[in-house]
Order: sequence, then C-alpha cells, then structure tokens
Amino acid sequence: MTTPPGVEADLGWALGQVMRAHLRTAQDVVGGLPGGPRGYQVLSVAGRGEPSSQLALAQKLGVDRTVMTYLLDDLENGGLIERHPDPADRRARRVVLTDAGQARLCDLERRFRAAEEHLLDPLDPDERTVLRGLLQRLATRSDVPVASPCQVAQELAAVDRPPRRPRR
Amino acid sequence: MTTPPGVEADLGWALGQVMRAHLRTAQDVVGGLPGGPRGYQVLSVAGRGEPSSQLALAQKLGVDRTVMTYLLDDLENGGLIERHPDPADRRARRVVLTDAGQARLCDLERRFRAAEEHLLDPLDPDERTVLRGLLQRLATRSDVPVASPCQVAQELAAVDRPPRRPRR
DNA sequence: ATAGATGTTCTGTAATTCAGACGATCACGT
DNA sequence: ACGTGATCGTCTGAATTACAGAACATCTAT
Repeated sequence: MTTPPGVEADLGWALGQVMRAHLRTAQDVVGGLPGGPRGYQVLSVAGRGEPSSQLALAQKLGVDRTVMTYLLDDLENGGLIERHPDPADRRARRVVLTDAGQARLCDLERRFRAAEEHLLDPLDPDERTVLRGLLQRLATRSDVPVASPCQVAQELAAVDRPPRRPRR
Repeated sequence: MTTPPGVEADLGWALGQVMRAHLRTAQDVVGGLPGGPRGYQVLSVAGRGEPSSQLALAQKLGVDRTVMTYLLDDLENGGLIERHPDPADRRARRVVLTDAGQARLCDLERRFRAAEEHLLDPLDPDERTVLRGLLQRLATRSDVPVASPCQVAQELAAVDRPPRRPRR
C-alpha cells in the first residue's frame, strides 16, 4: 500500500469521472426529452418560482445564450414550455411551463431522485447528504463569482486565451 | 426562508457548476499546455507508476481512443512525452514522460494544488478533505462499473439510443 | 430626442466528437 | 504452421456542437 497517490487523488479527475457517470445516468433518465439532460435543467429552473428570462436561464445553467435559443425552441416544439412576452420589458421573453411541461418535470424529478441515489450507491445515507451539501455550497458560491484579487489577475491573464488546438 | 428547493438542490446542476468552475481554473493553470487540462491528466497518469498503453490512458480518462491519438500527438510535438514500442506487444505503444514532461508535471501539480485550494475556498479544511474523499470513492467505483441488474437493464434500454436532436 | 446598452435571434465558422475502416499484430484452436 | 477472429493505434469522413458577430427591437439615461 505504498503506492504513491495517482490520478485517483486528483480532484479534476474525480470530478470528471463523477460528472460522466451522472451524465450517462441522466441521459437514460430523460429519455427522448428535447435538449437531453440540459432540457431537464431548463424545466427545473423555469418550473420553480417566477418565470425567468432566457438570459437568466442561460446564465444559471452556464450555457451560451445562443444555445439557449434553440434549446427552448426544442422544448417549445415539444409542447413543454411557452415563451410569454414580459410585460415589463418587451425585449425579453419569460419562459413558463405548460401543463404538460409541469407534469413532465414532476415525473423527471422522481426518476432523477431514484437514479441519483443509485449513482451514490457506494456512499451511505449520511455521506450522500454531506456530499450534496458540500457541492451545493461550492456551486452556489461559484455561481456568483466574487472578484477576489487573485481571480481578477487570472481573468486578465486569460484574456488572450491560448489558441485552441488546430486539427491536422 | 420558505423558498422551495430550487435547482440549487439538484445534484446535476451543482456538479455542472463545480465542474465548470474547475475547468475554468484548470485552463488558466495549464496555460498553453498542449491538450489543455486533459493534457495535464495524461501527464498525470503517464507520469506515475508503469507507463500505460494509449488505450489504458484513454479509458482511465474517459476519452475516445481516436481522441487520445492526437492528444498524444500534441504532447509529443511539445516534447513532453514519447511513444515507446511495447516489447511485449508490438501493436501497443507505452507512453512515457520525457524529462521536460516530468518537470512540467511537477510544476503543474504545484499550481493545481494551489488553484484547487482556492477553488474550495468556501469550505474549511476538514470539509475539503471530506469532499475529496467522497468524490474519490465515487470516481473509483464508477471507474469500474459493476453490472448491477438495474444497470444492465438501463444499458439494454439504451442500446437503441434516442437519435440526437436534429438541428433546425 | 439621441446615444449607448441589453435581450433575442440568426448566420457562418471553427471545434469537437464519434463511427467506421484500415494495417499491423496478437491469441487461440486445429 | 496456418487460419480466424480480436485488439491496438491511426486515419477519414460525417454529424454535432459551441461560439463570435451582426441584426433587430427595445430599454435607459442624459
């Protein structure tokens, strides 16, 4: 057992593994839902509280706003959401769930709860709660990135992003 | 505080947020490293223990084997790794780090340790250890997916995967 | 009223993935 | 030894996806 810590100890690696596992599970769970797992997240955000604008949705989910457009197109064609004009700002659309969308969301939530518990199998109940709590705290804080001096420096350095690998 | 649990309570959402945050951080950390954050993971796996074949690397990192090919091309062009013929199997190549690769890996590990601690800022030291441990356990188990009856059923159902969204 | 900022959509381009085929090699049975 | 099928690495082509930029309507502020 003197094996030096391998990638197994790497946070990025572990995150990737868990993320991929969750993604596979989610794809099975959502079935043919328009937009796949992300479509579910859209329903999840739009189905709770006040209907949000498309931009708010996109930022909350971390997707580009142009992606949100056709993501919502698909959900709308599927009869799960509707775009209502925002009475306070005629540029914006408020995304609201149709009855079918609400029903679909409820069903998906049940399925996800079951599937995620299955995903967290190797953890006992207490640990699952702890993990959810820790991830949630990290997520909500990184959701509203506070501009620490370090982060500012990093963002400045990232302005001239390294060019992405040209293929061939 | 009677707000019903929103997406914030969604495991998939939290995972995505943290994953994205980590990815942003990693992109800054690796700088112009060939292959970006994944290039670092390749170095990390290949730099520890016995050199692995390309396929073993690809599976450990969850990337397609055809992707691993040009990922290694880039790292090799950068002088960080070399492909050595496997004496036991002339089809396979063993990926080994050059001296430059080893040095680069050490440097990157230091940077990652610092950057990840910064990423886990909102957690106190005990919690960070707990989170790493839990993620690691999940990752190592989902790495070798045991075929539970439930999983088998899911995989069978996923054989005829839903066709991907045709755009427009 | 004018100027600039913002929300949404559309267009085109670049990037990324993936399936399939290929050549070389291995493993196994005969 | 000799097929037969499987495996490793590579390459090609097709499909998907993300993203930058422009366009349009509308908001906000001066």
